[in-house]
Amino acid sequence: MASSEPIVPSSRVAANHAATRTAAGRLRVAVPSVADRVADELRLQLAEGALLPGTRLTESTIAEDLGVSRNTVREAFVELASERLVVRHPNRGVFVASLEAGDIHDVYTVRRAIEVSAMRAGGSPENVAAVRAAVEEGKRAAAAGDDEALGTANQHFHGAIVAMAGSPRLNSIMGQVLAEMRLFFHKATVDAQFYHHYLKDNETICLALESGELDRAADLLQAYLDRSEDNLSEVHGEAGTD
Amino acid sequence: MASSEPIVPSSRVAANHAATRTAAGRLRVAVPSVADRVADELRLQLAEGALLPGTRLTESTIAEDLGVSRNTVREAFVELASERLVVRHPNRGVFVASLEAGDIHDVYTVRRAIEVSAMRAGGSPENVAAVRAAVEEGKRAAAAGDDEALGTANQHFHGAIVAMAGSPRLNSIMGQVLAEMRLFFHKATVDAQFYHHYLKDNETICLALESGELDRAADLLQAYLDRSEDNLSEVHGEAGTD
DNA sequence: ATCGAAGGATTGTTGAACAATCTGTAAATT
DNA sequence: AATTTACAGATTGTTCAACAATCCTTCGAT
Repeated sequence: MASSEPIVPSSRVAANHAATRTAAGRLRVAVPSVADRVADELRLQLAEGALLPGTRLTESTIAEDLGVSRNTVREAFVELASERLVVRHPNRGVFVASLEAGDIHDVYTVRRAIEVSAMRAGGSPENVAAVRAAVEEGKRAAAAGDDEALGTANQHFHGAIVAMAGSPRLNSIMGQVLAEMRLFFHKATVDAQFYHHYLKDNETICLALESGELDRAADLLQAYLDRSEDNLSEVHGEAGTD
Repeated sequence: MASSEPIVPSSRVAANHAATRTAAGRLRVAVPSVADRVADELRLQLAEGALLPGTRLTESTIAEDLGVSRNTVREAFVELASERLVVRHPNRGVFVASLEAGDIHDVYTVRRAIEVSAMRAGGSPENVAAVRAAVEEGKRAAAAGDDEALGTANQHFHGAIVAMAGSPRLNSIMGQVLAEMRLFFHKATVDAQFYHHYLKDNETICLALESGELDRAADLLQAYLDRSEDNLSEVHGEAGTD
């Protein structure tokens, strides 16, 4: 189930390469710890759908698979739990998180707050260009019939919107929220129609943004998110087979 | 510096008493793990100002002080780092986080997004009553000349605003942000005037909320946060003695 | 069928060990 | 004198092994 490589590579996922500054002022690139690489590897497998919601993650198994100690796996679990990607049940183990109906609403509440706020504040020309780029990326993916890429492009679109605020904390929150949603998509196997439906909306919102009509763009975005939540809630009703 | 009690009590801070459900459906109250209690204890000391920003937290020292093993302290550190209350410098140690000028702006960006959004959506009568209660709590504290309580009341006020959204995730984000700000206040020793100045604003905002003028209340809140950020940035300029 | 008592498995936590890395100091060099 | 180098001490990063506590399952008794 997990990779059989003895040691986890350190560059597959965009890691938090925190650059520190030593006492003398020399710049020092922080090498990711083993625990971080384990967390990265698990995050990757979660994003790819290799580990589906509800799956149990046994410490010893993962430790062996990745060739690290149990304690190290444990540290990674604490981190992933704080990102809500896994849930820790005391004395029972950790499980891949699974979004319930209430969670979907909650996630969208966060997205509405963050995305709409970022949109209302607008961003630099470069930021706006990044939003446009994500829209075009989506069009290309749709033309090529690549549904996987279409979903990715959509996430880029919303990520670019939040990035306009230029806030590391908002970016990180948004990243976590999108990671949570990815988890859900793999469980529910949302069909491609889901994304195609929103291609035009993205274009419209982007146009409003580019013409400086921030309030209108924000309202459109809000409506978009409301509709998106409704759609996903329906999907959830069908998917909840447990 | 740290408590000399051999074991950390488990009830001093509002812990995440995650209630699990066993296979048979029986409800099970999760007893906080030692690592969680260590994290709670450190959170408490950080909130109380017993550990000032920049302070180094040595693993072995804390392990001895609290009578737990280094590995357990380590787990607590991972958690606190994910909340940005401490910063981990690889191979150098963990330090109590310290808000720089950019961080203050960033924190307020998050607050604007979350609080204003919650205010625009409004809340149930109970939620509004909680906001009112926080306002009155602040008045009482001011009348009693208790500056500490005044600051707490102010945080309750903003916490209650976010709570209107009824979103666990937003509440948790807001909790973290407020914890970060508490850290800053202890370093900068903001004077009492800072809070007194905002007593009237809280009242005004609360009135607008109670009369159902959500958009106006949201605008007032936004202006409030802008001003608050400016004030704090000034304070930061004076406080940054390093 | 319900209940309770083993048994096995997994987690929670500890303690010790060791390599890697950092910090500060003292010696050596220019 | 200033800079570099070398070294020793301390702390972190990680592993390993052990054991108690807890959970889940199975088996047996009622």
